[in-house]
Amino acid sequence: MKPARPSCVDSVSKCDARDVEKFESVARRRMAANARERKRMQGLNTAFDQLRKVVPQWSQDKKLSKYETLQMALSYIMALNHILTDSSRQSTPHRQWLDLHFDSLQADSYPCIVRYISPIENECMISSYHTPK
DNA sequence: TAGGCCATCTGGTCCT
DNA sequence: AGGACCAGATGGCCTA
Repeated sequence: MKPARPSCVDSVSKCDARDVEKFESVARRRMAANARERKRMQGLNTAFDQLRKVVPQWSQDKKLSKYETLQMALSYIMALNHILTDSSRQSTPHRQWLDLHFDSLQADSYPCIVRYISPIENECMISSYHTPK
């Protein structure tokens, strides 16, 4: 919605210079606000893109929606937390295995998180994630 | 064509 | 007064 034009603008003779000035000021501020909002949303989208890079993807060719990205991030954080919590209680060989592989826990190296939880358990945690509506 | 997702505009509210 | 943030409205694009 554009700022309301003062009625006088269309009839030049009656137009008060202050009205025009005010109208132009409002229009300028609205445009500036729009530009700021675009920039803010672009920043938000950049943050979403960065987040997409560090959470597991369903597939390489289709990117997660914003909602899916947040859901995946939540699940992923909980899964990592589970790994850390569990590893502190695991037997020494498992802990050593985790320590050895922990550096591998980078964004592009886990199509399935659970592979790093245990090479013995073959179930994929991702499959138990909530499917977004 | 309907539904999902997204970008953009806009007005309201809060804060500095 | 002006900026940041938010939510609602709207229209475009894409896919099943």
